[in-house]
Amino acid sequence: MKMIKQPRAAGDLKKLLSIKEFSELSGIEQTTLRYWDEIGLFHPAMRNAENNYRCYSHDQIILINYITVLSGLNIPLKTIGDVSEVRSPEKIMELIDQQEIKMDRELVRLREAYSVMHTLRGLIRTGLNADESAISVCTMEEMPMILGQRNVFGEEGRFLDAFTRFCQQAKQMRINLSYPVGGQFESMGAFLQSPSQPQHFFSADPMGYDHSPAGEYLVGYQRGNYGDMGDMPGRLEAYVQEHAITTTGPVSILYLHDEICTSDPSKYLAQVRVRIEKH
Amino acid sequence: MKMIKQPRAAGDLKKLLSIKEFSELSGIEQTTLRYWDEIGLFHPAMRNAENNYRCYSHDQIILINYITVLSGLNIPLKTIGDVSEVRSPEKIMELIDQQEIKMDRELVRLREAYSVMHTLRGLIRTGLNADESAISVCTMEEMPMILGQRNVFGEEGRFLDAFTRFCQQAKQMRINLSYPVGGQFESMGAFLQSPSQPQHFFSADPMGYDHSPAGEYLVGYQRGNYGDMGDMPGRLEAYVQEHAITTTGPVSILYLHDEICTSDPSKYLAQVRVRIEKH
DNA sequence: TTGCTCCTCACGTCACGTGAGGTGGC
DNA sequence: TTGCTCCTCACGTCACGTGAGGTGGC
Repeated sequence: MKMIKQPRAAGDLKKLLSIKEFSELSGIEQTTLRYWDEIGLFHPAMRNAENNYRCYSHDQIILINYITVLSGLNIPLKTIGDVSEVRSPEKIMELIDQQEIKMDRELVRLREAYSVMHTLRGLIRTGLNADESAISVCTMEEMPMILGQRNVFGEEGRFLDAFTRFCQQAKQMRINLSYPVGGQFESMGAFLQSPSQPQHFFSADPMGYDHSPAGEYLVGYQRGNYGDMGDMPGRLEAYVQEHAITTTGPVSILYLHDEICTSDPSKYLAQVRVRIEKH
Repeated sequence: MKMIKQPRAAGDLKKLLSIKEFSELSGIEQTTLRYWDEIGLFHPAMRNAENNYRCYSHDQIILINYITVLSGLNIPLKTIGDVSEVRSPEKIMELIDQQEIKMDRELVRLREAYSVMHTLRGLIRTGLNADESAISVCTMEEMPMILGQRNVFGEEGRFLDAFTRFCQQAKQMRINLSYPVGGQFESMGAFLQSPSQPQHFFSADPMGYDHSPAGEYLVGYQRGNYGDMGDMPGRLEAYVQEHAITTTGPVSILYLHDEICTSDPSKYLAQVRVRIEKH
């Protein structure tokens, strides 16, 4: 082991390196170097005959670079090893082109995750800041969404029944249900009449091709499970009469806090909104 | 097993679902449902007492949604399970905020990989299209790069020696060596005098703060290992004299094909460029 | 004896995927 | 008997990380 113990001039390149030294030179962990040796991807230049220690040469850093560049593109070590002996500019171009497809998929997935994250955070925060007891008039921004098909409620008229159908539609139409969902009633009248039977469900997808337009809205909040509007219809009706407000267009119910936020459905928090005409 | 064999009305929500049915409803693979059961993340509503089959209820789709949304943000199943019973809007906000940091890191890594990939592909393609035998005058675009410190060549003046030092510098200065590298000579004279001893090495990082400016260049190509310029100095000098060209500024040597492309160093392909004054 | 560097072997990680071998009712 | 659905158990995947137990020279 004199090879290791002797102090060495900086330019003394003919000497071999211990695994520790080579690890420091290359920036690759010792365990990783041993693993690459084991799977046959990258062997040390030689083994010390006495103690079986791994010995690396300086110029092996070149092959390390080949490996780290390609594995930095998330190409599997198996492929890197297979290509290693027969590599050519054409082959590497081909490999890169294949890899780009996988990277594109990764990027799309990551962007989707970001989008879900931001939407989720925005709605949860809105819910935390909401004054639940009050109904008020607010200026709202446009809310993008994807509307599902018109619901058909059977005799029992169960909410979960229609909702399940919406989920299945969504799967077929590739609607992303990771965004919070809501229900839409075609008018105030429809909402007051059967407040647990929206004409449509929707997903609050920020890239949705449907939307609720920007403008002046009557807004209220209601706690309770999906389809359970509690005393919201009464509160809404009273407010409208008291303030002589005329509502127009659909009533939208968006769940700001849902099963993502709490395991107790009675704590779900819905935002109810309907446009008003200037008064 | 009448539960499975009986045909069922669409709205028959009180019945339980087999693992196959629930898998189709939820879009989660059967093996995944079994795995989630095993690790205690998500159990079926009950087991059939006779045959121990898993039975799921329709409303379990709600909990599935909680799990898939969070795992879609790459949150580990362990965390999702731990948080599940105590979740609240505040807790989920916290979780999302933590996760964003990890996603940011992922995104940075992915962008880096894209950048390396595009640079690599561009240079390899340039190499494939190059006319190796000819020296010519071309209009070149600006080439961004990161220059290393000035090289000191010892008595032996070995190329690999200086290059190793550059790699170590790079590690300290967080220069990304996944991009192809090259050498720069301070002038044509310096190149002709010692064509294997560049004053600087550089990394062809497209975000580099140094650059070789756009303009008219004398360009040639040379095969051979790092530091081996073959007859390039002679060819270059001859061309300059024959065409009465005046060169100016540094000579840059960029390896278009290197160890990434081939295991045979004698096949490395370098592009040599030096600016010319209008003639 | 202590400290340091190296070795091999085995097991853990994470979220499943893939058989193998068996059951139960038509 | 065949086909279908379900079960459990065990092992494989991928690229390492983490000990455990031992060596060899100062």
